[in-house]
Amino acid sequence: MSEPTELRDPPQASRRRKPAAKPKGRVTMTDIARAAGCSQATVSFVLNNSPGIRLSQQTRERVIEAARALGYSPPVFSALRPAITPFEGLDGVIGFVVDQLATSPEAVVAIEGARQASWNAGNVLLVAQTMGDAVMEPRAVQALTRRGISALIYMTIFTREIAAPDFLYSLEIPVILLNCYTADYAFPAVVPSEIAGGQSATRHLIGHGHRRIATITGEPWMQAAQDRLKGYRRALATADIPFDPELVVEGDWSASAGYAATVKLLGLKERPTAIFCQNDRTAIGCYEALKEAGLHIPQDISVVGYDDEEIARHLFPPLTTSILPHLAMGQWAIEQLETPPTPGRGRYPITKLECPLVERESVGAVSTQLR
Amino acid sequence: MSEPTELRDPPQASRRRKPAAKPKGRVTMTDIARAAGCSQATVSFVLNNSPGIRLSQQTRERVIEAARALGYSPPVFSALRPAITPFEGLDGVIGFVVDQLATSPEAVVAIEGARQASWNAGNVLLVAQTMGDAVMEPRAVQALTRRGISALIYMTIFTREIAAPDFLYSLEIPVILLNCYTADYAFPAVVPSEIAGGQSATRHLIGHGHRRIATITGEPWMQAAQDRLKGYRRALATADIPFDPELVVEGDWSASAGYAATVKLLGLKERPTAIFCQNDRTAIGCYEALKEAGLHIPQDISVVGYDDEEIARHLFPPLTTSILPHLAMGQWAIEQLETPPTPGRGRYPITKLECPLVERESVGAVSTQLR
DNA sequence: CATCCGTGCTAATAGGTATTATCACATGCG
DNA sequence: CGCATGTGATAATACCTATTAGCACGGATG
Repeated sequence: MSEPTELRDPPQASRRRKPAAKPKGRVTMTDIARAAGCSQATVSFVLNNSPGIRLSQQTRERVIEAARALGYSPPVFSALRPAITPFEGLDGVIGFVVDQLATSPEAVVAIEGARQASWNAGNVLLVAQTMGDAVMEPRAVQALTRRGISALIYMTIFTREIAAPDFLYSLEIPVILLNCYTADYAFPAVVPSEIAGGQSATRHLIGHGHRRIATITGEPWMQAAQDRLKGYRRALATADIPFDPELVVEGDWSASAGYAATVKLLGLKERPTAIFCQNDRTAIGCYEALKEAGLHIPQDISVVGYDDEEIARHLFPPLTTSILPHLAMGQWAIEQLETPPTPGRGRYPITKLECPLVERESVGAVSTQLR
Repeated sequence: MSEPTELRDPPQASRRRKPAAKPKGRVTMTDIARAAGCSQATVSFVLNNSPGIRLSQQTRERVIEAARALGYSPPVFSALRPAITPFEGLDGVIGFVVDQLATSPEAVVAIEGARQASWNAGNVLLVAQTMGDAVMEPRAVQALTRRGISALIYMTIFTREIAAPDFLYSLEIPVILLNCYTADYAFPAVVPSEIAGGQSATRHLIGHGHRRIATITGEPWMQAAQDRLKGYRRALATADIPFDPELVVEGDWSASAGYAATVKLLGLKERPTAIFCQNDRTAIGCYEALKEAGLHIPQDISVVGYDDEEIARHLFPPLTTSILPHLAMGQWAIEQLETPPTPGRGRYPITKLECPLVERESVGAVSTQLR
């Protein structure tokens, strides 16, 4: 039994195991054990909650403490694997993290876009919610990254600039931002072109002969509200129509605010001939107020909305509105992954996708009215 | 250098490596190597696509072939971990698989319910879609199970009996069926109580004095349509109202079918005083036809819907309808995971959750009409 | 006082994967 | 022919984690 050892001796001469400290990247159970002053086995027991093992609460806590402090994570072998391995069933999994899923349909639409785009390549999409919770968000992301995903799409339900959580920067996979962006342009990002959307909605009204066009805004601190208003002003300026502050009423995206704002607008000595409601809910309230005032849409007054919510097509008359391009945004995000294999993480411009106007029957020519 | 060896000798005496065949459950790289006629190292190189390693295409293929044949999957340490570990970031991850996410809001609502219930325990929900695709479904499920989830919720968008995919049976984690069930009752399952829902909707109309109550069904092959109709008949029977086949018109869940069916009902020599539309879309068409006929809701005729879609509250008048309990179903599913730790996979009864009626303004007393 | 446990942990080891240092073997070259 | 050289694998080993078999020790017991 001793001869075989000899056989391997010459190669062993060149071996130099563990030259000194081993500042390896990963934190191992042994590290935790050292920090907690116990054995690796104990660490294993604690972290796995192994049944039938009795440990003092004290020790458990010390281990967990140390594990947290050192940032232990269990080994995952596939973390860095490319999206498509030659191995069926190990295909790429793309993580999709969103703050809220249920509050509005946009998230689902974006996911659907991403799914469609992923489908061809055989990639699977895993969706996690963070609820904007500072505790749960890292957990949700870790639940994905630890399990080995090949890319991460990070979406917010409201369009806005975000301070990207630190962990986004330390991921070693491509990250795409959807409906949000960071100030440092560190990630590819895509958002709706709200300015262009507000502009084309307004231009649509101008094209129908309207000159006195009111708008009911959303909550002014929201990016979308600011941009849609900006687009409104831009369209007016382009058509050489002077901006009249009286025609801008602040709403809060709600139907009741839309109602109130419309009542206010109708009280003006010179009434608008068209109202650009900056979202569809506002338009619902607006419809209500107009009907109460005995005005007919679109004969007496025209209305456009924004967002193309399900209800827009069921209003009477069906509402002309702008489609949020979340489907396209989801597709775009996946396409980004397919084209360049993460080109040295430089600065990425923010991509904006158009909000196409869908014409229904709430806009009429101004001809029938006094011009 | 030789003394230390001595130090370890006594324990070594007790070593008996690989006593014989080791039919362990998992397929290891060594198994693949044996099958492919190469070394474990080569297998590792191939499966990891290690850069800087040159291997013949032939060998690569042989390895992949063998790996597929044996059903290799990379090691995952957390696969059997309990839902709640003491370790932040290692918390339980619950998989939620649904065939379709975007087509209707129910899936999102159920996910929301599951999320709420998971949240307290700090569990993360990962959602995957299958699109009912026989190829993608296993992949989607594997994307979850391979990565170590502590439970799986399997949902279908339509309530129905399913032939559970084989892989559901071979999972070693709890599986809950949501909005579907298997004939063998192998998994805990929860569905809406559509019969009770149809019954209480009808009873609601009866309670308002209606005796001549029509119903417009959904597509008759769907379980939900059959059950809602069953509930309708049961309510009539309970109130000793004879069932009149003339008052049952087949629809297909669509508004246009609702419109056509209503027209047909209005053509009856003895008109119904109330219509139970078996979903809200049908009710939309129904409203349309009634208004065209000059009838007022609820003065002249009452209408109830089903599903409580968003639009129901925006109709005029707002529609009385039944709420699908998907939120509760999602919560229920999670609660099942928390209570019994998989009690020996026996036969589970199908749990049915109530569809509560939400009363709005589309139902009136029959008093004003000829009785 | 010796014994006998339960308790709380650890040593040792089994069983996996990743990686490094070679190695056998054609193949071309002088 | 003798030798470098590139190619396609492998052996041996480094490093992980999980698990089994005890070990030390304090307190109850006889």
